[in-house]
Amino acid sequence: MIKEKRSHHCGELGKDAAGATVVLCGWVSKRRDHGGLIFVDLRDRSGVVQVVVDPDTAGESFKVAEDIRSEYVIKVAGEVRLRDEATVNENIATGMIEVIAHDIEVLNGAKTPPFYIQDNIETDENLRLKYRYLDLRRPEMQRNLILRHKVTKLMRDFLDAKNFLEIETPMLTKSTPEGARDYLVPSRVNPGKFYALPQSPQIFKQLLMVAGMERYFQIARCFRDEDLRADRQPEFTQLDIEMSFVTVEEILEIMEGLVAHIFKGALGIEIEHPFKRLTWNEAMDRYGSDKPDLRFDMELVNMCEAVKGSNFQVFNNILASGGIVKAINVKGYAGIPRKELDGLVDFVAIYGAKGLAWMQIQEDGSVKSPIAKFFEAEQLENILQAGAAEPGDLLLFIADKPSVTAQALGALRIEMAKRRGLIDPDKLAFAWVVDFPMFEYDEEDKRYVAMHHPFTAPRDEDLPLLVSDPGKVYAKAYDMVLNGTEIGGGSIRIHRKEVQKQVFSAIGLTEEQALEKFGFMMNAFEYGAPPHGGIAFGLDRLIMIMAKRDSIRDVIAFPKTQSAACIMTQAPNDVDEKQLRELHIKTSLLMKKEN
RNA sequence: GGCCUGGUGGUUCAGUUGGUUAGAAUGCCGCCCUGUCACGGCGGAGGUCGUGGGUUCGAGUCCCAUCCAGGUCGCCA
Repeated sequence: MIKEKRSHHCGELGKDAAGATVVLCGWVSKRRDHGGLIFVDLRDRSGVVQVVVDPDTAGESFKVAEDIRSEYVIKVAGEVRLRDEATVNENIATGMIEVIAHDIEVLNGAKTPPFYIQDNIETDENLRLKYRYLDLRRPEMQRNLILRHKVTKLMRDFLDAKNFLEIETPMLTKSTPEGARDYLVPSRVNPGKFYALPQSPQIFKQLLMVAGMERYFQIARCFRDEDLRADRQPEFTQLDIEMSFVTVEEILEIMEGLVAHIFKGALGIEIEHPFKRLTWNEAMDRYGSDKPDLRFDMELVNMCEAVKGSNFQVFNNILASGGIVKAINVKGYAGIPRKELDGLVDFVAIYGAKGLAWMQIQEDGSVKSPIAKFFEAEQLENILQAGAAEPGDLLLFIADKPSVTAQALGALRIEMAKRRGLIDPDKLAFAWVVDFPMFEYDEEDKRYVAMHHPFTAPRDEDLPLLVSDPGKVYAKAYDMVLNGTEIGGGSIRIHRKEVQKQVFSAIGLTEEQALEKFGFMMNAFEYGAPPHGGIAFGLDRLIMIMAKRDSIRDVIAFPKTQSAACIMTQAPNDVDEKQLRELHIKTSLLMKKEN
């Protein structure tokens, strides 16, 4: 047994440690047994160091080293030695030194792990999640969680320095089925009643403003019972912020400072700000998205004028029925294979586009296109000019109702940029999208719904329209966008009861319903609610981008699968009937069993 | 809920128009090896082909159903 305490971490040993006596603890990353000499790569959170086990110096411990295997937990006492020039390993940070073992103690054995504990493994994610504690032992996963820690620390430091208070809000709260589905929690002491887990601390943070806290933040867990995606988990974390007596400008400015502070502190990257600002209308018009990826151009071009009056009935009919024709210019890709073009038709169909038209501009300037014959020479010229198309370019057209055109062509823009290698993975393109519409019309429910949430303040100049024409009202809402991902969103909130009532009414809530759901909030507005506004950042998404990962699962310690399950713990699971009885719950599955 | 991709030794994959004993790499186990760091050499073990049906003389391969994982559309105030 080694009596001395752990003295160093593996990865921190450098040249200056040469000659030092050290005690290390960690996991066996690799053992190379040469018969009379054994090398052990010892790994802890800080990194890896080579331990040399020589019978001359290790004595009895040589036998111990012969039996250790991958992922055994061991303690090593020994001496740090500079390596001979010939045996330096350039590939690891501690490669210029090694530890000559004097004593080795096995703290715990380990079964052979189901996958390699190293970076860049190609293993089924199912398996990684089942053995998440092993997956998290891999250096890249440790780096991701360390980065996450650093970022939240930087957030706290920055906000603390700006006089924000970190305040916790309840996890057991009130269900307000507007927006996403709630996770419900049955109440044992209130039979038949349920709490909801918060979709966000929205209402509480506003009440904290009424309470005079002035500046609040929280790194808050949020829950939404909706289908999952690569960037969506049923529980996720947001940096939630709210401030009193602020304008949109002030909020955007402080948040730019926050983001710059984080990138500088965690990655050493200087972020230029203020960020580019686009109105929602502009973003939709130029990029077909409210979260445009500005790392490349390929903007959407409105072709309505240029194609007007042609013999192409498809375009004419769409224009006549209120639709629009737009195009993107994929520079230098006139040579696209026919098969790929056909594939693009299927691609845009996913977004509801009924078709895709194209023009390949040949090197001699002529246009190769199935629809070219419907246009006069002059019209063709106008189209090419509108699209700034030169020989070698490819124009892709979508004609549909405005929403479908934007969505399909916006998605196509990103897809073509990926295929053409136009996206610089090292670039960070920040932007604000501002002036969102207040409402969007829900065709299914035949009513307006809040685009952001119903506590968002309308622009002052649009207040008169709130009752008469809600569809034309714009909001004091803003999203922070990074590389085509919405990483944060917020708004100035309503702080007057009358305006709040009008918004509830616009989204079809009766006065009774509004009172029942949000009465406590409207009451609060009557007791001196200050003007306020705020924002929430999706922490997982932000870290994902900073860590250059494609899925937020890689920056969450214990994420859930696409079916919202935890493979490791087997949650969600069946519960005892006794538990259900105590909660006054009878499931339909249980009732089936009884019948 | 829809569409797409995948599921074959521990792991990553290959597997022909359906046809002998389902292969490879790596890992694992044993023996040998004192300067390796993807150590090397020799030998060995290891497979309900996701699950359940069906077609067939015969199914990893074809059909149906179903489960799991991933991507995506809808959904996500």
